[in-house]
Formats: sequence, C-alpha cells, structure tokens
Amino acid sequence: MNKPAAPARIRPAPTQPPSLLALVGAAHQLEQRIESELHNVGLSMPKFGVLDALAAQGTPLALSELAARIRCVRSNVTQLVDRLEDDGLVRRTAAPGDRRSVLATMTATGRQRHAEGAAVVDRLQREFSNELGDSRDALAQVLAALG
Amino acid sequence: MNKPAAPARIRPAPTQPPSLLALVGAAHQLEQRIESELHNVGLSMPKFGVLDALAAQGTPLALSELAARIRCVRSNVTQLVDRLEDDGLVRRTAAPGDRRSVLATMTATGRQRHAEGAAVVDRLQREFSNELGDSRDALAQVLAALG
DNA sequence: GAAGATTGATGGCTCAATCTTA
DNA sequence: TAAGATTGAGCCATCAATCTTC
Repeated sequence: MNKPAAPARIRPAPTQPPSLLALVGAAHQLEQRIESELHNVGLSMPKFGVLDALAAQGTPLALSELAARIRCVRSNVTQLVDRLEDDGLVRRTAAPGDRRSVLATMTATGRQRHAEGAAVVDRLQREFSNELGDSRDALAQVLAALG
Repeated sequence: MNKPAAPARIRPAPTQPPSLLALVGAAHQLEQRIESELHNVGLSMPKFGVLDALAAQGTPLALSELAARIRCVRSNVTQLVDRLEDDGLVRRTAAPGDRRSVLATMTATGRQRHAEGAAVVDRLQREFSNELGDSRDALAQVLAALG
C-alpha cells in the first residue's frame, strides 16, 4: 500500500513548558561537578570566586567591594576571607586613608592556586561546550531571555 | 559614497560559547526568587522539597528513602526533618517491622502548607515560561542535551 | 558485618545586632 | 548619622564517626 508516513514536523512535537525546577536541578548538578573538580586543587567555588575577583582586579580589594563583586552580603565575605587567610591564599591589609576599610590581598600562593583553579574551570568549560554540542546557540538564547 | 553595509547575517554573529558559570549564576538568581517567594508562606526550597516528596508518595516515607528522593545525604534529612517537626509540618513515626527505620509523616498542617507552596511554585513556573517566551523550545533542547 | 539514623565538625549562606571610624 | 567590618544565631549541605538494629 505504501501509505505515506505522517508528514514530518519541522518543529519537534509541542513539548510541555520546560520546568523551572528542572533547570535549577540541572544547574545544581553542574555545580556539584565544578565543586568536585576544584576540590582536587584545594578550592571551593566561593573561594575560587574571591581569588578570581582579586586576580581580575590585579590589586587588593576592600571586603565591601569584594562582596559586591561576588554578589553576597558583607558578613559572608568576612568569613570567606577568614578561611582564605587560614589557607594562606589571601591576607588582610590596611586600607590607606580609611581605617574602617580592610583590603583583601592575594598572596603568591593565592595567585598560584588561582591559576590552578582557572585551569580546572577552563577545562570544565570546554567539556560543557562539548556536551552542549549543537545546543550551544539554544543556551545562549535562553541566557539572553533570562538576563 | 553610499558604501553598502556588510551583508546581513541570517544567523546572529557567531557568539562565543555560552559560559558554564553564567548558567550556574542565572540558575542561582532563579533560586533566590523561589526562596524569596516560598519564604512568604513559611517554607524554604528544601522544606518544600520534602513536603512535595511526601505529597507525591501519599504515604509516609522512610528518612533513607526521602534522602534518595531529594538527592542528598541521610544526615541532611535528619536535620531537615528536625526543623520540619519544629514547624509542625512533619512527624517522625515508627516503621512497622523494622525498628531501625524512621518514617516521616506529613501532618494536616503540613499538607496545607504544601498546597500553599505548590501554588507559589506553580505561579513562578508560569512567570518563568512567560519570561522565556520563544526560548522555551531552546531551554527544552538544552535540558535534553545536559540530561 | 551491613543498614538506618543520628551526632559532631566544617563550609557556606543569610539576617540582625554591634563596634569602630568617618 | 552613616559606612565598613565583625559577631552571633540560624538554615542548608557535606563527611566521618557512632549507635542501634538487622
């Protein structure tokens, strides 16, 4: 009979709207992976975030400014820098001209550790792009829509 | 001179591969919003997650099974259920036949609270879909690629 | 010994209150 | 008063160690 198949759909079958919670869950999985890999070089995502902000700046940053860069409250930075000082990656230094302010200064060890963390993140970024494959443009579109 | 403009590109200019960290950051923002809205009905995302798992099951669940459902370690569930008991939303009950096991049972208040939380999440899901607009299919594609 | 749950220590985050300096 | 930083309390997550029960 050679009955023709149903006409091919150009668009895929109408999917139900993708779930907000599914997106959040998928992001959590990605985060877990980043955390896990960073752990191998002695960093966490928040710690790497601080080092990355300091590296981008190139000079010491006030804790207040650091909080703004990494989008969190000041008291969080206080504790984060406490732990980074314990790790020997950052030092608290005085701010010239304002005795209220405290600067976070990267140590030589901190710069080295940041480089290692950045290498890890770069590798994960490449792997991520590979997994995305042809969906890279789709992700760019989603990020633009949510921005 | 009226020099003609460069030919229009059908595809947008080749974007650099979308950033892994940008995706994680965007998901964080969405999470913040969900947390904030759930807070108005006295819930957090983890607490809602537990109630939702119990509501989906319809019957009490062993803490161990609960940990599997919400993808976290058992000790986390122990504390989460502690707080949910303090809130009066869940009760610990004995598991018939295995004295090692502890069941989480939703209270009437818990069922009511879950309904309120679910209404909040449903509303946010609709808002999210609206913000996505034409990018809904793109997100579905991304989630499929990452799954 | 292994499974289920808990406890204690630690990291990371928030908010409210506090202390010092401007 | 206001700004910068810290402290204290609480929530959420992990891991390692422990306790009870199988």
